[in-house]
Amino acid sequence: MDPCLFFKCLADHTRLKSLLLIVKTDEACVCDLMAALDLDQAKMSRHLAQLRKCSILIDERRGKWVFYKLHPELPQWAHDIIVSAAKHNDAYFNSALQKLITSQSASISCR
Amino acid sequence: MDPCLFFKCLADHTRLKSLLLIVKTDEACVCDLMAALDLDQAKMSRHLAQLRKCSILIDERRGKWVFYKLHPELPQWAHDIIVSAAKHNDAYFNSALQKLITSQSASISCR
DNA sequence: GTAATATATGTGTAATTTCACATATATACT
DNA sequence: AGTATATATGTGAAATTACACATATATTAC
Repeated sequence: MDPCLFFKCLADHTRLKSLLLIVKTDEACVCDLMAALDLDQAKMSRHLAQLRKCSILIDERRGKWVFYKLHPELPQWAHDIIVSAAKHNDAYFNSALQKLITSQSASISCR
Repeated sequence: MDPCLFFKCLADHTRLKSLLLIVKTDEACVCDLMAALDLDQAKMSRHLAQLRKCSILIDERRGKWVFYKLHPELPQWAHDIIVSAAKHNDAYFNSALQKLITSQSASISCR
């Protein structure tokens, strides 16, 4: 994992927030992330694809839905950085996190 | 400190390596960094200016030279991320670090 | 098979970032 | 004051990245 490439992946609001949301909730499907971040489908998918190509996330299809979670072989240092960023930047993504949790539990968007 | 802005600063080879070098050596002057990273003066100065504007580094002039070090009020989480990146990516910047140490101690470039 | 839903990607354009070269500023030395 | 050294920045061009819209694919339901 090239560290510069890794940081490039975190250097965008959509990707960074997606990562922080996913690390907080373990996994999330595309439609719930779209709802939480208020993004159109193509934009959401494009950024998730980039994180997947860089081996930061893995995807797993379950029926119609695709769920993303942290790559199990993400280097520890990279994992720790994402966790630490999530832990200390609550205000940055808390409102999106609330929307995500609501969406996930209340079956608003996809389930 | 906006986390996305912070990661943007790390998302470039010149800036990332400069930060890793500075965190390893406490401080460095522009000319030693130029030598270590084999960069022209304008490019080096431009990237350091960006890190300064984002309050990741501070500069201190001593005579003809300007030394850069980590900003003393850098948030702890941000500081830890830089330290951790330095600790676990030796191969990424070790050759530059050797050049920097040589340059700093052997007075090759500026002193 | 057809329709509907969820997700991915091709492609041209717009926005952003980086670079190169020139020039400016600050300090030291004589 | 004049010159040399170290660093910073203005500016236009080149490269990269993000976006929007259209279209493609996968799965499910009928």
